[in-house]
Amino acid sequence: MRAVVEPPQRVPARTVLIREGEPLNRSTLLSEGLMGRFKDMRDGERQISQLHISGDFLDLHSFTLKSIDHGVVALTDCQTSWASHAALEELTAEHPHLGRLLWMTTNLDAAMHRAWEVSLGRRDGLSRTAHLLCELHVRLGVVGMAEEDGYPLPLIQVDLAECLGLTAVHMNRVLRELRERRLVTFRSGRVQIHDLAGLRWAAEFTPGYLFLDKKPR
Amino acid sequence: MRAVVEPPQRVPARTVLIREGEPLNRSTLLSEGLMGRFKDMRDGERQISQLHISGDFLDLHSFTLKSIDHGVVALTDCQTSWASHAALEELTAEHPHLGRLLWMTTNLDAAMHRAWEVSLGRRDGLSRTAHLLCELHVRLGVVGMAEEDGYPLPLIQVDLAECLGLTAVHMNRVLRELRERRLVTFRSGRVQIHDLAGLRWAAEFTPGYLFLDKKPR
DNA sequence: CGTACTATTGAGTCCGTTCAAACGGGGTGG
DNA sequence: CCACCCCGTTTGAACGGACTCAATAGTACG
Repeated sequence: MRAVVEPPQRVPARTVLIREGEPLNRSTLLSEGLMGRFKDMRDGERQISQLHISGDFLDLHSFTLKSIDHGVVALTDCQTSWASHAALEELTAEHPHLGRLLWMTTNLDAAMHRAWEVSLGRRDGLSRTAHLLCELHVRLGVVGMAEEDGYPLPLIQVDLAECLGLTAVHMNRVLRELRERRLVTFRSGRVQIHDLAGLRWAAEFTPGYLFLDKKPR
Repeated sequence: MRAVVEPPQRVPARTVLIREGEPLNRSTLLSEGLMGRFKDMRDGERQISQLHISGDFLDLHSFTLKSIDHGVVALTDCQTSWASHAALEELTAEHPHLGRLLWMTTNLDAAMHRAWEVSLGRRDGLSRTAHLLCELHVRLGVVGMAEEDGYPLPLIQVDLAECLGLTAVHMNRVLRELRERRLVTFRSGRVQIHDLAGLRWAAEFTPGYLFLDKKPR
């Protein structure tokens, strides 16, 4: 893999890295920071459909689709490297197993999308927020960026609201309730988990959809 | 492809074909009927995260993930055939281009998931319903199962509600309003489009995410 | 020390839910 | 052939979660 990846580049927070509809002949690997895939609505509202953390391929699906149906924005200062589709094509031709591994990571993306759909469709604000915080706890844990009782999360409440299909105002009230119920506190860029079992119960969270046993690390 | 696919089988309506967590060593192709991927909640509510139509691979992602994080249910009488993962592995090894094509179809699934997330997160019931009906219009059109002004859709209102994160009661009211606004009528298993442009406007629908120019048909 | 975000809180409104009941059509058994 | 029943649809009324609008605190930074 290393052979096909170009040197890393810095991306300042709040930069839109990729715009909707843009044709792409390369895929980008996120090595540091948080990014989000989003779509903006007519009325100015934004829905983030996925959060990416260190180690994620941002737009590997463009390897087969050659363009992208949504924007990608850096939510914090980030570091990225890219690999051209041509290089990936060579690489996967030579190492079919690696190709399936990359394919798998895009399938993991889809699994997370499905979990978010369930949240957005059937959970209320509290449970939905709890679910996202549980997911990030596990995902960041896999890459050594979370402890048992919490993790850094340098986002603002608006970012979370845009992930969760809520308004910023309501996001604030939900976070207050999670705090008051002594489940979890999100404050100054950190998630502090008070009661992991309780949080997971409230979220109806089961990590099966993250396929942890198969995560290539 | 034909060489690796086993003979078709009938699946009666309302059968759960695959249960959550089930290990899989084969993938299923849907040749007739409508199926849905779903997750059931503690309280008995169900969220359908994707609808599948004729020609879709139901669980191609299990080729790389080897199990499945959600159930699959037949919403109508269906016909399916399956291909073992071993056979697919051989096939894609021999024809790398075909492998990328299959990879692409899973990426299309993810793109549809993202579009649904946007709907569930940021559109109200009316617009969300309109969006689903637009999506199906296009997708069924690609396989020759829709006309300009409508298409058969043998679902009940509860099914739509489960796709859209609504209750059956509210689904009914939304459908009434779509009818009264002379946008679209869903009745006795058929979607009749009165005003396609108006419907798409209400849904804020753009078919870009379906990558029609790349659809392998 | 101002300026611009970000977070927080209150009051009123609305979309969607819950609970409940009635309606309609198609199948089935007497 | 009709009575009945089941399933799906439709409608009403009351409730509640989330939104809108608006104002006030913090907080970071130049």
